[in-house]
Amino acid sequence: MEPIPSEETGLGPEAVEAPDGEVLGKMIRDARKEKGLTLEEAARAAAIGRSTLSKIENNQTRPSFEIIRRLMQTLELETPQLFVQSGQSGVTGRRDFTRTGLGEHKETSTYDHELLCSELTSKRMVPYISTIKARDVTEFDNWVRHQGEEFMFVLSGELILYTEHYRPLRMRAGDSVYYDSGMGHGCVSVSKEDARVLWVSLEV
Amino acid sequence: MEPIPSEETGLGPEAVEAPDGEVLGKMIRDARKEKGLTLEEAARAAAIGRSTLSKIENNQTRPSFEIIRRLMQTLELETPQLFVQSGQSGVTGRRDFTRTGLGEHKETSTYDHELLCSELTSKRMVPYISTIKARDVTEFDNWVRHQGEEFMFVLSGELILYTEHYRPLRMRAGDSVYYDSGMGHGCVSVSKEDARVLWVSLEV
DNA sequence: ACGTTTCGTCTCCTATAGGAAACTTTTTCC
DNA sequence: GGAAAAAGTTTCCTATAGGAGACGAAACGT
Repeated sequence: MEPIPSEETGLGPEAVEAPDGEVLGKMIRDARKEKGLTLEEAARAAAIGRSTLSKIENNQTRPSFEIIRRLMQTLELETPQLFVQSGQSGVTGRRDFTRTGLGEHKETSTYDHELLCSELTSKRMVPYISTIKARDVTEFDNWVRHQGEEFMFVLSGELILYTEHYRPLRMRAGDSVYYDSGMGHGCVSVSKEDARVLWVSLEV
Repeated sequence: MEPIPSEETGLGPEAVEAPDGEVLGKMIRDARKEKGLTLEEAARAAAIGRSTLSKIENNQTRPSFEIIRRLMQTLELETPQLFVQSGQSGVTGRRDFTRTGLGEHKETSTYDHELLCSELTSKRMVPYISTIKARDVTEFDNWVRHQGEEFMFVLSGELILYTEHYRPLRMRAGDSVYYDSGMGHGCVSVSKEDARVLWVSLEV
């Protein structure tokens, strides 16, 4: 635990991005150990050579994306886990007392995510606010899915939450849902304005 | 818990996983176009060769993870966008899909808690809204403390969050904090009105 | 139409990723 | 403790990733 340098900021910048070689290697090794696999077993499962895996874990190579992809599948390391990592600033210690507004901001065509904390490695939950852009489309073709649980709270606007196993749910400011995020889900704003949603996500 | 009758979606199952080369290339090209960048510009920004980028987009190579990583940053293609892609089904899992408003209500002299889900056994996180009553007292003597992590988001009002290891933090609507709830903590409303706070708590 | 520029592809070469197997280290079991 | 087995590392070689620049193809202006 570490004191807040200043009420304002004090917390270094940090991005949600893919890890560099060193971090990547550690993560993969950890994930493999976690599953109790040997190099041999893991490599075989991922259809790669065990020497390759060794090198990756020890950061002695610059693996191809494809190789990493296979490892991710094998080790069930998925997106958030693998990619939600502090990028720069050797932020070592845990800093579990962070204030909002420092988070990364990233945008897709439909969503606009703002992370509500500055460092994720020491945290088990991931809080963020999404702005769901108002669209005409009510079409839906791209489920979001990630192992774990998720809590969602509508801050403003009005939207429809589509899920794989339940009927669409219309939600307004103040409404909330809790669901298994392994189930496909996704939102569409149905008001003129964009909808703002607070999510807290928990990896399995 | 209100199990909502499932409805046929007709949409294929899909998992969160890294895209294969072909999809990857398309995504990258789309992202680049989206930003209105030429190969030259994008490649330079990502510090890679433009021929390399061309090959990646056309799936004529098996790029290294590092290269993809740089492109992700440059094109602001991050996790969700890049990795949410079709794959196999992850059928399993609980279907805890509950809507708010069913929760219980409990009141103390300072707080007034409303649980945001109706059933807790199948959930690892506990979401609830607290109304923190406006008081004159700014004094603080008994910390709240419970093993785990906690996320807090101020919905309205203004308050001061006292913690054992950090200096008091003044918070307004829209502010949030994430902290180790094993550390003593507690809130005091400092506005005339009551403050409303959304908490998501995770037991260890 | 013709040069000129600008964007994307292709060619070529070098550095290196990835795998097989040799080698080393660690663990297990007498 | 020592032999055998298992886990991990390093070596070595080949296929190829990645970049520089050549080439091609549109999109300008004159």
